[in-house]
Amino acid sequence: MSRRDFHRATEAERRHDLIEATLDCIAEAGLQGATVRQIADKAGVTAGLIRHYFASKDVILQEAYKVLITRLTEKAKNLDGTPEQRLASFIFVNLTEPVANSRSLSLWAAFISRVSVDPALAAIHREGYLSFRQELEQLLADFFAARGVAADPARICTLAIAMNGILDGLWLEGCLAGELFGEGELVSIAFSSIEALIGHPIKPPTPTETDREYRDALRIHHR
Amino acid sequence: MSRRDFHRATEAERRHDLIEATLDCIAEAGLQGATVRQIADKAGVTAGLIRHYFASKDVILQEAYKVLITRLTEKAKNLDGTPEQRLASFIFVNLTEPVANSRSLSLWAAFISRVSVDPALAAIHREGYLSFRQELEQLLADFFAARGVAADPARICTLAIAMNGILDGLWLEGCLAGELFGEGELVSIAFSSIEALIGHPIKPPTPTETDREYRDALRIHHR
DNA sequence: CTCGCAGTTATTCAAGCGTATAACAAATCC
DNA sequence: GGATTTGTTATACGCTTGAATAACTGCGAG
Repeated sequence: MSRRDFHRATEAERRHDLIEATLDCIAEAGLQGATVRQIADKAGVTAGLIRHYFASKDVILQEAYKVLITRLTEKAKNLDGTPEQRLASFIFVNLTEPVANSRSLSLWAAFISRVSVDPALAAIHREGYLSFRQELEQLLADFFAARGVAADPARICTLAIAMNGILDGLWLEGCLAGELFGEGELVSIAFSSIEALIGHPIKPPTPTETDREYRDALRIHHR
Repeated sequence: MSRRDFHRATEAERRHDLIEATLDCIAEAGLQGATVRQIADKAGVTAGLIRHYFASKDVILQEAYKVLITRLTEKAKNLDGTPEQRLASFIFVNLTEPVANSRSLSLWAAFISRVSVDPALAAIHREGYLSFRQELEQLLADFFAARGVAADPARICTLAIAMNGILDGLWLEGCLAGELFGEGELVSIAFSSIEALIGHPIKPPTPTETDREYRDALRIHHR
């Protein structure tokens, strides 16, 4: 029994590593598999260190949830292009890698199942959800404005909720049954559904040269 | 310390009570709150009895998941009316009580988060999912047949997946943010999205006299 | 250069977990 | 109407959990 290597790290590094380890544990074995010992083991430290950086196990779970939400939504923020392009990119980004995959779903479901139980997680969820929807509302408002269409805020709100629902459902379906149909198919379905919803056609986003994934998606879509 | 009342029950009753208690525990405190002691307490028996009816705690969870899936899907089966009415009812039933509420979502998320971890739950999930989609495919096939439209099986399969996704997402949205918009709004959004998806209008289902909930939904929808 | 101190490891603790088993109560059988 | 079987309670066991604490390590201040 030799003593574990003693390695000092900065606070930022440690917290990051521990949170990543937490997410890994949850993805691999569910919330029940994310014990302080498993997390510490995956992060290459001993269990006691977790309590040195996080007041309790609940706190590290909350931090991990924040990181997950950020990761799932950051790609859909700061899009550029015309309002139409941004809206199209928003749809695309949310239904393709790295947002849409089975690991994301596992993590998301694990936390969602505790949102109704743990008030702290519920607050984090609420914040992330409202922020995401607000982003979507802005996109829609810009889209309508660019088309010279009158944009009733209440209607935009409803549309955002509905569009959010459609994206969630297709994202879910893609994560769950991803092998049953290509990513491009999902994106295509999303476009036609959402076009019907808002009553306007949306041009697909202009692919960049390096966006191989997008071309793959289109290829699957059109085959 | 007096001994707990000794009350004999039939096997069907006991199993039912224990499974209901399990679902209650999960809904109230998450999967982590569904311990054998909590379940037994909620069912009004002692912990040992659970192992008399179920080989292990995993088994009672599996049985509870089966019951949940059945409850969430049975309302959408054996619909009657014309193919168009059945399809419309299918949409409606899946987006209103008792299928769409926050308790359903809590339970669903709890189990989904373990589907990727527990092979037994994965098998149950797969069966329920495929059965649900097959039901939907049949509805779509009948719908197209009644309209005299050529129904390519592969296309129907894709449509069923997409429609399933849209329904899932709106169901999710309704469960999560149900207070933010009326049920009728959700149903209305579902109709317009799905009509766009399949390229045909769908008449809303004919309400029965006793279907107060439906009238409420429509009222909210048209306000 | 050494000494204090913050970061890390190792160990310990009480509580709760799933499970096993023994004791008990009420039907059922002969 | 006693013996037997079966549903139920009660207790115990071994293990894991989150948390607390003690021991150790190495860097930086003085």
